[in-house]
Amino acid sequence: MSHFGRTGPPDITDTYSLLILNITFRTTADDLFPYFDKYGKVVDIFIPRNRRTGDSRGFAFVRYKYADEAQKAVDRLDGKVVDGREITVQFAKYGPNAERIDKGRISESFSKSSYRSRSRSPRRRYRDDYRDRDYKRRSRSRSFDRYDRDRYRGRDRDYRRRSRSHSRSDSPDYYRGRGRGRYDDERRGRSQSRSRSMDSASPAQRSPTPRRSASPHRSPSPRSGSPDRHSGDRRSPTPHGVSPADRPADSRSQSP
DNA sequence: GTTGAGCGTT
Repeated sequence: MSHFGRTGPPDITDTYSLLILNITFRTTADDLFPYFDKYGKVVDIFIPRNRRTGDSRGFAFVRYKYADEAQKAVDRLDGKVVDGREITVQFAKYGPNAERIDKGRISESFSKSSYRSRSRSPRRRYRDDYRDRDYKRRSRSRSFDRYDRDRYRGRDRDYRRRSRSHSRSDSPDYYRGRGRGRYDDERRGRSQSRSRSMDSASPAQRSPTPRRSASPHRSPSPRSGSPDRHSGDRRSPTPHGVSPADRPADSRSQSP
């Protein structure tokens, strides 16, 4: 059974869900199966992962058919070292639909009747949130920090370069309005007012006002040394290119 | 290649 959770929720009726925390990011359902299967009838194992990257989020759900077996698994596997990490096994407090469940027991009654029992507790679902609290207290500039290391992490520098040569298809704006699921909904909702100021400031720095300078901080200045010579020769960095003709974009205001 | 509080998909 290697397709746990891939075919969707099988039969969640009268099953007992266990929440497995602290598992490694590479632990799969197959890895957990032998551990939990030893203590009872495992109906299904599901490991939520990031839809964009497909990475494990660090926890899993194991559904047992009987409560006593689930309880035993909690007692026996809680604190067990799996894949080199101590896992935490406990009964799930919420159901697949985020409804509150009792002792990890899932039944149709709970899925329909007690559904509205919750929705009052906006729990966090993403690591962005837990990190957010850390970055929140130190500075409010986390608005962009979060994007840098959470959404793009180290790849942001890539999309920046590529977006120039390729097209807007690689720009973050494209993703935000295209292939974004409900995950980004919540984060986008609260940054709505803030994102506006960011959107108008970010592109304003790179696109308009090109007359400022080509690269003020880079300043090739090849005269000091001669590292660019071999590459500069073929590029013919002749000063004649500095003429106004080089900047047609300045036609709107080249001499204020 | 990294990370580490928490509650889930066809």
